Amino acid sequence: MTERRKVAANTTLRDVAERVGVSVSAVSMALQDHPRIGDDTKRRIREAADELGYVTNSAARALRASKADAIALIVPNTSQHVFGHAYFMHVLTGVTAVANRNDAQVVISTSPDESHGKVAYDRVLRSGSVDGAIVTSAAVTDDGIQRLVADGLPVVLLGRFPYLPDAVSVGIDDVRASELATEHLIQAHGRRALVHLTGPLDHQSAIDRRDGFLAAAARHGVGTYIVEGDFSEESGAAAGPQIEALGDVDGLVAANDEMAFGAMRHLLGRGRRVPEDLAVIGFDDFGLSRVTTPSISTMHVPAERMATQATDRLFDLIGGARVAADEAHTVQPVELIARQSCGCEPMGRAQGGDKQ
Amino acid sequence: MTERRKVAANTTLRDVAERVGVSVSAVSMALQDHPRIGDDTKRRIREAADELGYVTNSAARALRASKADAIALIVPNTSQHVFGHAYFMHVLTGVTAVANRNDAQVVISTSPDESHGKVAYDRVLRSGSVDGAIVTSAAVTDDGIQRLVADGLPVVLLGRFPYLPDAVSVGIDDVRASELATEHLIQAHGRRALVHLTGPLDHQSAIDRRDGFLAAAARHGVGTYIVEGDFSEESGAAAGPQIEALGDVDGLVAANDEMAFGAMRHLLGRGRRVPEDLAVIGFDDFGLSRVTTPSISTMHVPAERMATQATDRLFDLIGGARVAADEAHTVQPVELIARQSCGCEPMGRAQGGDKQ
DNA sequence: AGGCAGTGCTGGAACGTTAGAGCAACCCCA
DNA sequence: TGGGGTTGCTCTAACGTTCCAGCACTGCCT
Repeated sequence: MTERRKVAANTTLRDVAERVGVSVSAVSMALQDHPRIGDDTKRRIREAADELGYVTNSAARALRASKADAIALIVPNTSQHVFGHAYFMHVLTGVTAVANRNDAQVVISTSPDESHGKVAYDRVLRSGSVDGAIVTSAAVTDDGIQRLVADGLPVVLLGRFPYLPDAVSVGIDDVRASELATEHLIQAHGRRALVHLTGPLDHQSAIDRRDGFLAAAARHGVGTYIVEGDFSEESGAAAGPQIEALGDVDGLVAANDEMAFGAMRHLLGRGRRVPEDLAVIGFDDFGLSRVTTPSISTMHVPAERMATQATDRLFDLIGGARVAADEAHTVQPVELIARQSCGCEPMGRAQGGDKQ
Repeated sequence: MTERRKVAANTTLRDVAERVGVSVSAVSMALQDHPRIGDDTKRRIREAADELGYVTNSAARALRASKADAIALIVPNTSQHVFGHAYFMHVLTGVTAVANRNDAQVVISTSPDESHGKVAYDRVLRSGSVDGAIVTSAAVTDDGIQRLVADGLPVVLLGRFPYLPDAVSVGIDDVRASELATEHLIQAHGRRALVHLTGPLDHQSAIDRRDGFLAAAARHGVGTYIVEGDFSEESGAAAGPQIEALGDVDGLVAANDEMAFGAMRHLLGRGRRVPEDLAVIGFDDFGLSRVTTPSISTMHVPAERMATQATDRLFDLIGGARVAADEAHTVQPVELIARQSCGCEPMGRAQGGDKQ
């Protein structure tokens, strides 16, 4: 009568069993729809469970079945940097969608600091609180992941990790994508002197995008300059004066949209015209590039689809699937989104009607 | 010798105990730095644990201690809608920061669909896989939360929930903030005929922002129009023609930045000048409003700080703190960010130098 | 009549951890 | 010399679940 006064001690299998008058095992089996339990008993058990508001204690289940029904989304970098990036939102959307479909929880695992970071995801995975992990934005030099993979834990990487050939990964071909962006400025817009604004060069994607730029420029015999940035809008703005100093450049290939925006905003403020004086193309298409004026042409990175596929593969791994060596790495296609900053789309009033 | 061949069966307390030659309990106590274990034994145990790569099995610990060392971040709406919003990123940043500080994991809990949603967070909380929850963006009509709160489970709400007076919540004063925005257009810019673009009116914040707009307008005797939107950029664009038809309006107060942007982009495309013909002010300041041209004046909502405080309060609750009735609700201050769309900041080139 | 295959349940052990009770051994002071 | 306190461990019983082995009972075939 005076039940659930404060923090209603959770109802367990035993409570249900007593109510129905069967054993605990019978209740457990009934709730799993085991064939060896009679239909009538099952019905009575399910009714009682509903009435008492029974919910399986996930810790006990995890302990017994050594299955947590949860996956981790691991972000080794500091949360400031990555969450600030719209990339993460797309990834999270993809991961949760697939996790939901598999009735699994998603645990977000960030490392407070770089040094403690190594041990952070190590602990999560080995503590048995998750069945596997998606690892995103890992620093190039991280060896902890290698160990996890070598120990046979289900791990899928998001991005390209040439130094981890055995790990399952889902990424894009950054080199080829950067070539396409560069060639677009050269071939579609006739630009002959290009500057590339790089990301931090300890990130594989930054390296690859630079290499793609250089390869395409070399192939077509156009002039090249390199300015180093760090993927932030500020670093793009900071690169502005350096680009101004390069009198003859007529095209900018930025390693992401934020830097493109930072540089563009600076140069527009100094009276340079985009795209007339300087054609600009960015990279990522995570939202920013669509809403600026001029809108920024870019290489669309299908982050959500990458996350979806990575998570699908993770559940395959958890399910016990073995991956052939030549199937370890999946590459998603990228797409050139031509907007105003390269000159493909006219400036001015007519942009109201475009659809997604 | 042939250890850890495949999925190295995780090392347990027992493995460490056998290695050192003590009992399992001794190892458990040593790792918790219990005073009744000798210093030398502790040292030997810790060394062995390190060597064997021992990590506490969190399921077993959770089962035994009925403490999961994890909190849930619950997003009842469909993931599409909410993750698409930069709001969530700020919230996640705040929540993970505090969770890290408390050595707790963060579980993201989204409901695949609206109907199934109710049971979703109910299950998460009652299954014992988390110690408490932050609930964000809950629909106004949700009664499941009421039950959780009534059952004494640690729950903190993000936003204002006037129909849940007992629940602990952290929010802003949307009415007052909307009044401030509206008064800014009236007093600082002399606007006399205002249109308000609302959010979905089953959300408390949308209701409050509309009410604040109406109150301020009435107080200053300016004309008002209401156009209903749903917080999306598309609904802002769709409201564009309706606003055009309202010939005499000279100010737009949008319930968020995305709608302000949608409407503004449409109207700019039709030859209307912002801010000259129409002063625009938005709401949120989650990123978009800073990067558009013209940049959008807005009410800054300190989402990350709200999340930080909510999570702090959650851990207080988990720690057993009782909350006095008059301390249940915390209100964070909002701030007017005056940019170009209302006329405060000049248009054109000079915006390169602004800092965060 | 005996065996034998189902059917429908019960009993009990195990998962890895924690914590309270218990117990030797020691030291100190009366 | 013996009682009382401290130190440093061990033993054991949980926590709630799952699952295998067992067991009684029915029905059927030979």
